[in-house]
Parts: sequence; structure tokens; C-alpha cells
Amino acid sequence: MNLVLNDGSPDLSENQKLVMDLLERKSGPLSAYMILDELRDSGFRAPLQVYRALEKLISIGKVHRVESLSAFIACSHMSCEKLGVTAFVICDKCENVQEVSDESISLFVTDLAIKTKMKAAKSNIELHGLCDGCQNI
Amino acid sequence: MNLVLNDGSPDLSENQKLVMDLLERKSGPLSAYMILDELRDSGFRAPLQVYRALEKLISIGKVHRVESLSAFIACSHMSCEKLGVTAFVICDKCENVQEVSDESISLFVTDLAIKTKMKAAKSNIELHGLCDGCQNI
DNA sequence: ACAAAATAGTTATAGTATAACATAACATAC
DNA sequence: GTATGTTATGTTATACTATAACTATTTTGT
Repeated sequence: MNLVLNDGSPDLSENQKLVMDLLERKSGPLSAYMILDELRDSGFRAPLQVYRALEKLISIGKVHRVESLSAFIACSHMSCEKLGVTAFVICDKCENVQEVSDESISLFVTDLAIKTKMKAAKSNIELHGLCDGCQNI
Repeated sequence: MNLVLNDGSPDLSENQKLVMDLLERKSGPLSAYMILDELRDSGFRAPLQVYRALEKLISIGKVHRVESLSAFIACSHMSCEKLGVTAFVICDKCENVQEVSDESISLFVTDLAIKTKMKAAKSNIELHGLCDGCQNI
């Protein structure tokens, strides 16, 4: 049993912590196999160790999967559990990824769900293009 | 040289036509390998034949890739070349996919691009959940 | 301590996509 | 019309992404 006072976030297993720390250090998106390679020295041997850790981290909102990159990125919002819907804005040149999460995003998703009579479970919103910096080169 | 009068859509190669017809017949999303299997009798032997046809069809807006399904679907709008941005609404139960393309979608994408100072090239908007029918079962 | 349940490790394999090279089809110049 | 360059297509091999099935370990409740 866990008697330690904490901030409300669930305890993470060793593997989950390793993956989380790595994603936070790198800050950009990493593929599952990049994560595996980076964590070999920490004892990772197989993809499933990565995927299982990611599954947990995604379920608690600390990591997101960027579908169009088949990659994973640490949540930039102190965890999205509360905030709900986010969008990713991806520069195809410098590969920088911004995570955007504001009222307009969740409003849009809510409206879309109503309009299509859907009970929404999950959304992926990803915008590719050139970031401010890369447009002017 | 092509001197035939047509509706403005570019000529498609035999393989491209086969893939396009299949996607239109099925109307739902198909993975590249499902397409390959369906077209073996028509002479398809290798994944690349499918991917190359898809690349072309996607570039002219007649087919979309649904990122979160790793699958491909015929455009339901007579081709999206003009219409621009679309969103996909996916029922996780019956696997039906609706393509939505209206002002509110493109407005949202435009706003997001401005807000993030991006020159947008491509967007993926995908909403997963339960459709109207599947909610009441 | 023991049984049941949850967690983690391992091996093998399925599913998705592209690189690299070979061949064929087609256009244009000569 | 044949040589030549260009584009489209075919083929083989391989890389990348993800999960199934099984085993071992750890944790938890009694």
C-alpha cells in the first residue's frame, strides 16, 4: 500500500520512470525504438518494455502519441489529465513540436462531436507545416 | 501528350485506377496490405505498387490517409483539391468513418496556424468515439 | 506461508512502410 | 528509326512499428 503523500499522480514503476525521464529530457518526440535504444544501458531489452511503459504514461496523460510521427512526447502541461484536448503543431523542417491546449481547441472538438452526434473519446489534431523560424530561411 | 478533354482531374495509371476503384467500392478505410490482397488477382504483387498508387491519389486529393488507423479512404467530396481541410470522425465500435469538411474546420485550422505562427501544409484532425447508433446499444 | 492477482521479462511474429535496384514504356532529338 | 534521357513500374530485400503468447517475478490478501 502506498502511504506516501504526493501530488496525486500515481506511482510509476521503474521502467515508467525511465521512459518518462527520457522523454522529459529530450522534450521532442521519440519513436518507441529510439526510446528502447536510449534505455538499453538502463536494462531495457525489448520493445514491449517501452510500449507498456508508454501505455501507462499515456493513460495518465503524461505522454502523448503523435500519430502522424508514430512518436511519443512528454506532455508540456504538467500533465493533461485535467486539461483535456490538445493539438500538436509540427514543423516539418526543424521537427519542433508545439503542444497547444486552450479553450478554442476543446471547443472545436466539442462542437465537432455534437455536429456529428458522436460521444467523443479521443481526438488527434496535428498540424504540419513550417514554423516561424523556418519560414524565413 | 494527352489531348483528351476531361474534367480537369489528371489521368490515372492502371494501378492508380485499380486502387481508386477499390477504395470507392469499399467506401470505408483499408490498410495498404488489405488493398494489396484485394488486388492480387489484378496483378498486384508488392506493397510498393499500393503505396505508389496511394501517394499519387493522396497528392491529388482523391484519397486520404487516416493516421490513427494507418489506413486509407476515398475522399467523400468529389475530391478535396478545392475544399481543403477535412476532419475524420471514427466510431471505435462499428468502425464507420465520416469525413467532415466545412467552414468551421478550415477556420479552426487557419486560426491555429496563425496563433502558432505556422505556415500550414497539412492537417490531421481525427475524432474517435461512439457514433449515434452505437451509443444506444 | 500460500494462493491469487498484478507486473515485468522474453521470444517470436504480425503489420506498416520504404530503400535500392532492375526493367519497361514513352518521349524527343538526331 | 534508333539512340538517349526521363518517367513509371516491377521486384527484392529490409527497416520500422506494434502486439501476441508465454514465462518468471513480485505483490497482495488471507
